[in-house]
Amino acid sequence: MPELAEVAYACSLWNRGLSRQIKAVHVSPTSRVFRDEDRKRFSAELAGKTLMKSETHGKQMLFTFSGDYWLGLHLGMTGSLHIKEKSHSPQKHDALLLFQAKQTLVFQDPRQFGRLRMHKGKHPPDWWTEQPVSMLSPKFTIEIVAHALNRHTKRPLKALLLDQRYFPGMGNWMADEVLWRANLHPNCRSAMIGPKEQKKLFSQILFVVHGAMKSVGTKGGDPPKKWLFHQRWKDGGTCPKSGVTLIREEIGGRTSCWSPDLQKLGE
DNA sequence: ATACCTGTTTCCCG
DNA sequence: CCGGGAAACAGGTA
Repeated sequence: MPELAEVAYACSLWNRGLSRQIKAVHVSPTSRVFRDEDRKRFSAELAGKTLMKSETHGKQMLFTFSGDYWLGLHLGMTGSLHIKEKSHSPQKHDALLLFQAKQTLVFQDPRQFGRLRMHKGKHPPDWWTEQPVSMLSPKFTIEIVAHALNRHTKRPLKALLLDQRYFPGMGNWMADEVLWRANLHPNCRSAMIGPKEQKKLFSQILFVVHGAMKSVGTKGGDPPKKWLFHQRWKDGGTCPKSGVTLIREEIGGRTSCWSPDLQKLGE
């Protein structure tokens, strides 16, 4: 269930393994999550190291190990992290198992859209340090939103919000939640947006991102009750504000959900 | 059996 | 070279 806040929560699940040594490593011989990496590196280089630190940036995770080793992890669509007993035996979709003295850190991913990377060096890898400004950072300003809008005037807002170069960590449900709160139609183009809507879009991004972190990000589970989140998956879901039946349709390549009376497409 | 899916990458088009 | 959109990736679930 991987968007910004869910990724943060998933990452924290491995924190029980912090300051503990990796006794042994199991690597799936077939899972696609290793992509172009040499999967032998993961077992050869992580065995014997200690997990020192975990952090997230958008949907990306970085785990720091002793000896200047770094593990990058992306959950893709169906990836998840778990803690299992120390004698956990590899299951069908287990991509990476890190065995510790008292427990096993598990990364599983049935659809294998996730991704693992290894890095060795004194400093974090480029693919980590060169990420766009986090939406949780004070440096994430309305100028970033304005820049994205100005640069992609013909893209539906929904597709733009999902662009990780500007909004790292934004996923399908968060984008719908933001647009619903900003009263903007997902198929609206940025060319049609004035400064007032821009401001609204920016402030609702902050609201949703921080609200999601406070709920989902720290406790897991679902966002607050009145959020669109709880209505957007089912046919016949209703708008939490107005009560009308929500519309679901593919926009920007993804199923989108919006309230037809609150989010109008201006002519 | 069919359709659908909280994501990214690649390919193709204008 | 670009911006934008569709397809591909793969398997579980309803």
